[in-house]
Amino acid sequence: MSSFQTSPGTRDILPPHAGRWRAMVQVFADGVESAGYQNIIPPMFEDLGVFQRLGDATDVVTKEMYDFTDKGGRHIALRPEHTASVCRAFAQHRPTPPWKVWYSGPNFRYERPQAGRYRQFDQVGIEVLGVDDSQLDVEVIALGWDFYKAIGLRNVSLIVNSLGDAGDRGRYIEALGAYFKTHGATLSEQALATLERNPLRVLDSKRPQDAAAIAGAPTIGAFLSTDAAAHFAAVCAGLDSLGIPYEVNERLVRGLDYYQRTTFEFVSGSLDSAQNAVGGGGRYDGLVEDLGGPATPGIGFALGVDRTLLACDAEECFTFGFPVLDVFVIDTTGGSHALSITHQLRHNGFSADRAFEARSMKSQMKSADRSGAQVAVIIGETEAEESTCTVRNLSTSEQTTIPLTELQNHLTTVLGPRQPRRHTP
RNA sequence: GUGGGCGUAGCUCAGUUGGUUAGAGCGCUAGGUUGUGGUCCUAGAGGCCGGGGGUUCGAAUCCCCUCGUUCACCCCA
Repeated sequence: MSSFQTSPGTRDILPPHAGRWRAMVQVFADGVESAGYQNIIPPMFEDLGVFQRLGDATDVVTKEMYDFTDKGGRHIALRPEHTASVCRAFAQHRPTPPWKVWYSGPNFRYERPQAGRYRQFDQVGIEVLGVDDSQLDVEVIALGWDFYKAIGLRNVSLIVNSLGDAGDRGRYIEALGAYFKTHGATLSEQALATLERNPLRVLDSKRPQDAAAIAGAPTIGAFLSTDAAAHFAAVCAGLDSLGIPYEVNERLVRGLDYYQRTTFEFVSGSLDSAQNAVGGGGRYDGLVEDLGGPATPGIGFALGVDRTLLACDAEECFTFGFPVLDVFVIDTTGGSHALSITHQLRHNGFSADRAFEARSMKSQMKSADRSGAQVAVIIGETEAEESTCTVRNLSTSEQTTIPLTELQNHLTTVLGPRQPRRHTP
């Protein structure tokens, strides 16, 4: 047992898992960049105030913020999500709308760790600022949907809802509060406490005790303004036209208070745990203004990388092979030949590795086997004296001895051509 | 923040009503094979039995505290 280990809710992503992780982010990046989104890398911490705009009735703000005072006396918080930072960046730099960006990186929330829930967790996501068109809502949802398809997940369902405009939302919350106050007798203590802070959130309760009261609660649909209802209908029609299956759930409220109009969530049916939402998002038309920018509509989503990988484990998809190495160089004469040959091979575009510490032939062969290399290049006493090398195919065990000067050509024949490595893009 | 489960080798786990020097499999290293991997055989390395305190002649084992971990509530990705 070592003296130090990772802090609660954090972990090391070790190889080979980290390679799979990076591959998943790459699939996401390829998908959204082909739709015109460009990468943004906001800082991992900001002034606490940036995140307080997420709503003071959200737990993310009131009890999960990873905040501290820095040496300059600033009240700083590690970001709990990316959306607020992206909106702050928009308000600060005023890029020309529409601004379509994507991101990937860690977020921090001080919570008790649980299945699929960490204090440092990674998300990938997109945000679009400056466009009010319902067709954009469809595009955004479709890009999330396509990502899950691209990595091979089959058991993901899409849930959509509309929370209406700010006014609709306010009237609905009022009606909801009034309803729960008259039906409060059956509600749990926790739900009653939630009711005080934000009646919407009561709909999220998973306690069986609350189910009856929630089932009878008024739904948002009747409170939508004509505009909001038309917007939502257009979004649903757009999804239909693209053949993306979805389910309208008027109980879907989501946790951040800034959402208006379209909201959606991707739920994995393959995750047994309580945390089965692998992604979610929606419109947040007032957020940029709250952060001191011009009134700007916005929409986006964030997908949990950790949870998505858990879902992939459950569905046995997006597995990965060992990284394949072209050549493993074995040198039983002390290692200097391995040093120069691997150097040369790498410069010519072959991937190559070797063993160190002058191990035995047998030991080096084992390392070659474990490395996944396709061929072993062997330099023993005989080869060293004759300036030759033995090339062994590690899957067929066939081997031939050739002059060292022929090595590049031989490998090109056996493995195919490689591009010499360049140092500039 | 609240509640339940679990902490023994790098990993997965045995360890009887408390009883001598704490085990297995996998992995790792070396040898069997004086230049050749994936199978097989042999050997070796590797443990403050999470930490602290207590009960006892004696604790991995029983009790208390603590830390970690895990699941759930809460909430969320």
